[in-house]
Amino acid sequence: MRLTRKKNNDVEQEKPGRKPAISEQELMEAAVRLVDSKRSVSSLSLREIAREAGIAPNSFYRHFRDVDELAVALIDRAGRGLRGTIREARKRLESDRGGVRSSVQVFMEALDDDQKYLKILLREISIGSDAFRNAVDRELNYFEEELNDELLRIVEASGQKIHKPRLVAKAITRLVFTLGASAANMNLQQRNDLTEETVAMVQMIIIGANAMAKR
Amino acid sequence: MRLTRKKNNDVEQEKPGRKPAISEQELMEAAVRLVDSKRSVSSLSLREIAREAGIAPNSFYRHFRDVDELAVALIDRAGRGLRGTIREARKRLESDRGGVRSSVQVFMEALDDDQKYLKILLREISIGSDAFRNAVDRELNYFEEELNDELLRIVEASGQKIHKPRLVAKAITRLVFTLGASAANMNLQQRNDLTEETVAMVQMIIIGANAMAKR
DNA sequence: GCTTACAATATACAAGTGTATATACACTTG
DNA sequence: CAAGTGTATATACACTTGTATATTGTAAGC
Repeated sequence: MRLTRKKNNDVEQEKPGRKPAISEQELMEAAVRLVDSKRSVSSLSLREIAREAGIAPNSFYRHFRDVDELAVALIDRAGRGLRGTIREARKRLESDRGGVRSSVQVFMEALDDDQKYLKILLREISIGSDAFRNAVDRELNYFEEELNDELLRIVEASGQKIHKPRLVAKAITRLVFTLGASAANMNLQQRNDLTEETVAMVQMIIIGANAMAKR
Repeated sequence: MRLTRKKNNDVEQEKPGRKPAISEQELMEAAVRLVDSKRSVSSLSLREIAREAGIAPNSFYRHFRDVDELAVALIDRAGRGLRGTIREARKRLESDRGGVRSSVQVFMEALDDDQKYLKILLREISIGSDAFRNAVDRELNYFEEELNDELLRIVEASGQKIHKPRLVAKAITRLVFTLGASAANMNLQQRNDLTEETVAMVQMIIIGANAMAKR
């Protein structure tokens, strides 16, 4: 493959040959335009993207080897935007009171950013049809409810207190499922490590909720 | 559409017509066989599944309207298995010492279950090409590191302590991204609610990590 | 045993896909 | 200006896809 990615040196070597009619940037933007709530980047076809960008299908190859490579470039791009978001969130964290809240807000607001790269990055995490997503959600909720019941039971039995058990259940559920998803392709050693990490995280949440109840 | 889903009444009405050569069960199993680390259920084509199951493409319609409907059925099926897992995890949770650990273990071990439905459910949460997943992972790690630095800075400045800051950063990162992903399609009100929830969860983790450091 | 009802198949089609090949174009360099 | 070079396009091919239509096969009911 021969990517002709733009380097950031101002001195541009003048080369023979026709000037590119389109940049990688523009191709990526064309792809972004095609991504909506139903479609993921990786479900786009090379031809679709070329059509949207107004170039011939084969011209696509001048810029990316295939759609996956474009998708990766999109994520990199999203990352660049994300870094700005992080910087802002860090600033907010310093100003201590309500730091967490306004940091989280920065993140959520970034979803509406003009160039919706972050939104795309996140969408790739949970795609599929509506019906499909709903089915998954249903299972998560079921898990959450069970966990909530159990937390209440334990708390009552032990005479302890717990802050917002519903939220505790939700946090643990999301965490366990996300980490579980990444465990799917791991070997035994890695998975054991991850299990230990998960356990520690869950304990943090529970102990935290406990501490908050005592205030 | 006319699904002929099996109902669980033992009295089966004898009907005229040829006996089904294949069940929904078998079709689902064929789909499962085709799902590997690279492919998601919803990326399978109707013809592929029919081929794998050894039936004519059109026969697929006798069982499901389309691939998405089969995918949903798969998730439902995964949910049934998951309930068994939850029941087991709840039992472990009761036996107090090490309850969290062995509950999490139950969950992780369910990934290797013979019928790998849970694995499929989780895989749908994070699909895409290898390169793509790596790109997303890179961004998550970057976020995590930044957060870690910030935590250390704050802790040092305030003279407090914190338990396993690295893990705290990881937990918060995964949580914020997962919840952020689900925020992508929400209206303002819903998103504000979610933001509040996220803030509370993050605080639980931080306070928990703080409490654990004081022991 | 004939009709009826349903399941499964075969054939076919239009639409879309990725990409190989060949050719036209625009630009620099000698 | 001619040669050379990188870019873009047009055409074409083999393939896959979802599904419409028509046909065949099989079991039950009268």
